Amino acid sequence: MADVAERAGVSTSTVSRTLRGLSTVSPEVRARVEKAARELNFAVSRQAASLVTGRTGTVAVLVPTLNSWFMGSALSSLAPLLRAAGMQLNVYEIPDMAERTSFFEHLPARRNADALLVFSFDLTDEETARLDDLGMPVIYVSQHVDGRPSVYVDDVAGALHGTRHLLNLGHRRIAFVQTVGASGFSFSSNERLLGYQQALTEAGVPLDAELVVSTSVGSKRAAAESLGTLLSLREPPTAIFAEQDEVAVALIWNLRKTQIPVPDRISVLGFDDQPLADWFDLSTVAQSPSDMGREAGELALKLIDDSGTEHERHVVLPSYVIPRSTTAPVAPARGEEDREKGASSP
Amino acid sequence: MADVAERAGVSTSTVSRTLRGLSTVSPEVRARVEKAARELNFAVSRQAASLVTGRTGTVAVLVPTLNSWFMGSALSSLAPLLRAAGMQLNVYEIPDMAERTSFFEHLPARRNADALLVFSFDLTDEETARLDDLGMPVIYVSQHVDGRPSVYVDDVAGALHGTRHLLNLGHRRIAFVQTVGASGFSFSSNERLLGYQQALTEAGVPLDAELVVSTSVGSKRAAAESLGTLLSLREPPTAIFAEQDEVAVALIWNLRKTQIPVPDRISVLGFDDQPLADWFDLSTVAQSPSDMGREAGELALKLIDDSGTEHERHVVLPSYVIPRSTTAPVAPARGEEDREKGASSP
DNA sequence: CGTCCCTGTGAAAGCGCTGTCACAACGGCA
DNA sequence: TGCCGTTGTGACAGCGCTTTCACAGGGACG
Repeated sequence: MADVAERAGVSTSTVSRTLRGLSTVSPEVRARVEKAARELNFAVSRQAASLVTGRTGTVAVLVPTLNSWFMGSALSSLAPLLRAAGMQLNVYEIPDMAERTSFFEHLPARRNADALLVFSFDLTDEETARLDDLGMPVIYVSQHVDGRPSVYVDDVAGALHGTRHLLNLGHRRIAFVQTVGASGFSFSSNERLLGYQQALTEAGVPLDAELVVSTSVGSKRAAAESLGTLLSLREPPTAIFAEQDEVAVALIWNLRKTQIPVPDRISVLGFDDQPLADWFDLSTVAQSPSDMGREAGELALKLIDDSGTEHERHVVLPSYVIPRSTTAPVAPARGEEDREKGASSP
Repeated sequence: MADVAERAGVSTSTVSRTLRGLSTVSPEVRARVEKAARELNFAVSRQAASLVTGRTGTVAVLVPTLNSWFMGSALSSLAPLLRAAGMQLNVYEIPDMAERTSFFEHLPARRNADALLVFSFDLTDEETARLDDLGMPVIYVSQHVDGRPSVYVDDVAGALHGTRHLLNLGHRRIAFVQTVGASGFSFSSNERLLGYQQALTEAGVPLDAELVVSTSVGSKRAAAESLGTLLSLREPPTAIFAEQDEVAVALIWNLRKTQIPVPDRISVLGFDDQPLADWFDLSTVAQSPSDMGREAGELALKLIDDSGTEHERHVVLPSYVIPRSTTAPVAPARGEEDREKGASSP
């Protein structure tokens, strides 16, 4: 910066003022400084600037993975927004428990960012507490924490509506396939199960624990097992609500292989509306991670700007049922046909 | 840091030494300092540290998008590697040309990172030149630039092998479907076309410009148009090599809709081996972006460590043909049957 | 015509660290 | 016993900026 000052024949104070766009610089001097800066290829060192201002010009995000449709979409809308605000984006990917412990022990984000966005983690109370005295705004994304700024989709309502859709099609035996082991996402998982149960209860359909099974994501084999469990019940389901599109597609894949027609025999409903759903023409409950990323980014910028006032804002995003070709009105089950026959011939 | 020093009853110098793990600190003092630091929840400010050391402890990556299988995989292997090395990851997502120009004008990464990884861009000479005098190591990933460190998959060889696979199955009319408009990736695009052409040439099959068509990615409709062009040629292809799995799947989707059996009537080969390929049991040429991310990260760390020596390393990663169910030996075309018939009945 | 205020600029302090240098303490060796 | 090398620690300068404060130079106003 001293070089620029010399070249422009001014003091470093003036260079600093010019480069930050302060108005107290005369047009001619401004022009000279800008010219000099351009010629010298000069860029302000954020390190040095933040040392004195106390602001780092950086937003940190804590994510369980970068390799998913969900995180990709969210970050893809978050990043340009931050860039437009002159902020840098710092990514901490914490895939496993070991790294996670280490992260919360050292909190490397402390003092190295102006705000932290925590995506999709199931934080312990202790972890939340540690984030609290981090000395910077923390925003919880895709999860809600009481008393802290949060941005999330209403998973309960989403699952409620999805289940209602199936109920409205006449289904009564509706299975719910949970996903386990997707580290960082079990928050949504519980909420979705809750919505499913609420819908059944409000419709007067008794909950049947047998109809709720777990599977691990990304495995056709695991899906086959879950499917087998459901298909070998005394009273198998006529519809399956999968907590994630990927699982729904795996179920459909296995059903087709078994020649069980979807949706004629069994309806399948997913949750997420990721691209895969479109490829398989899957009925699903849509959420928009890119909206979430944008909302989270805007909230972060807001909190950074007026860190004085107490923001305790919760942004709740909607979800929508997208009916496609994998859900259909319930077909009379074989069992029922039998019973009818039996009843009409005494 | 002054607080920690006071609490531990030592000077800030000693605290600094302790926290950086230098050996010249006695065990007892070390313990005292670490305890104090823990109690005060202290984390060193990278800003201040980098101001004096000149190293930022940050690696910047320039990516065209964050919302793709490719970038997700690559960053997912890059991020933990950097974290393990105590480095932060700074992401610049440059989706469009406007942002790109702005990025290269201001080069915000200058002095704010120790190395820059440039993913999948088709840089102009001027842009490359600007990166050159950035004052930090620049590594080109998923592209190769002469004289600069690069990490990339051998797309030419991949396409060559893929095309050979089709040739070996007896296909002679092999179409190539290019992808346009995927900003930041046309580098691979050209290389893949080249490999396709090489394979045909080496097999003595004449190149036919009609068999090379373009489509835009992510659109079933666009794929349908390309397909239509190929199916309405005087001599339509018996195999289609798509530059990307996503396009290949879109082609298959349209072919199935049209009741043209794959691979019985037309073989389809993709490139990438992304998860979608597995879902559709698509034959494809596999590449590993996660390997690429890892290699790029390791190279970056190496270059940061010994910035003195001139590294001009190129890391070339392999690709493999993965035959699945969408490629099969060529079936006698209707045209040939006719001709045979015609030839045998003069 | 003198005073006051406003505008634009420079000098200098200091942000939180690191790294050099000096120095105290101690043990080994002559 | 005196000297020297070794080890551990503290004082302090300075990294590249921002920001306060002081101040010069003009107009406006009484």
